[in-house]
Amino acid sequence: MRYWLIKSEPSDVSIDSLAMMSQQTIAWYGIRNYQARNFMRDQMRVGDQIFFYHSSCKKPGIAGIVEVCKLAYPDSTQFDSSSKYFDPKATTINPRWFNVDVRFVKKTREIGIKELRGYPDLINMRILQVGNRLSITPLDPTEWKFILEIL
DNA sequence: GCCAACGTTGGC
DNA sequence: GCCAACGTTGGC
Repeated sequence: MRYWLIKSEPSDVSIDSLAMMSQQTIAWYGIRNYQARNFMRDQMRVGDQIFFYHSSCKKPGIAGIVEVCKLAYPDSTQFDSSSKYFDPKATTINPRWFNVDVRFVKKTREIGIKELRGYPDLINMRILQVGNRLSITPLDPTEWKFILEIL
């Protein structure tokens, strides 16, 4: 079992909008960064636990918990020429992008980035490093545990 | 809206 | 394979 943090712009998908979706589940499509893709494709397993982070918004920070509910499979939007995620170099034989499905687990209190930065235990979190833009990052089990305890 | 940091692209 | 230019991310 691994732990992760995924970012989402709440104007796109928020923890509340995920909770209202059918099955409270969404395909985590549109990831177009190789490192993030590799995390999903090669390392995420059903049951992995994920902090859901709101980015590019009024109050950036952790807002909930979700979990992997389906292993990675080709991201269908790469084949859809009307999608903004369309990739002309991707083929069904040789897909380039993958996504897992994630399911709502629960809302948490909002832990803002400023608060996160205040904990020495979290100093190595990828999300807190200067210039970090990865939308999917692994979380140390100790980091996961620490955050659970301050919820 | 600014801007630093980063990933990707493409000419050479 | 280098690297400048460009586009994007995301906190502030």
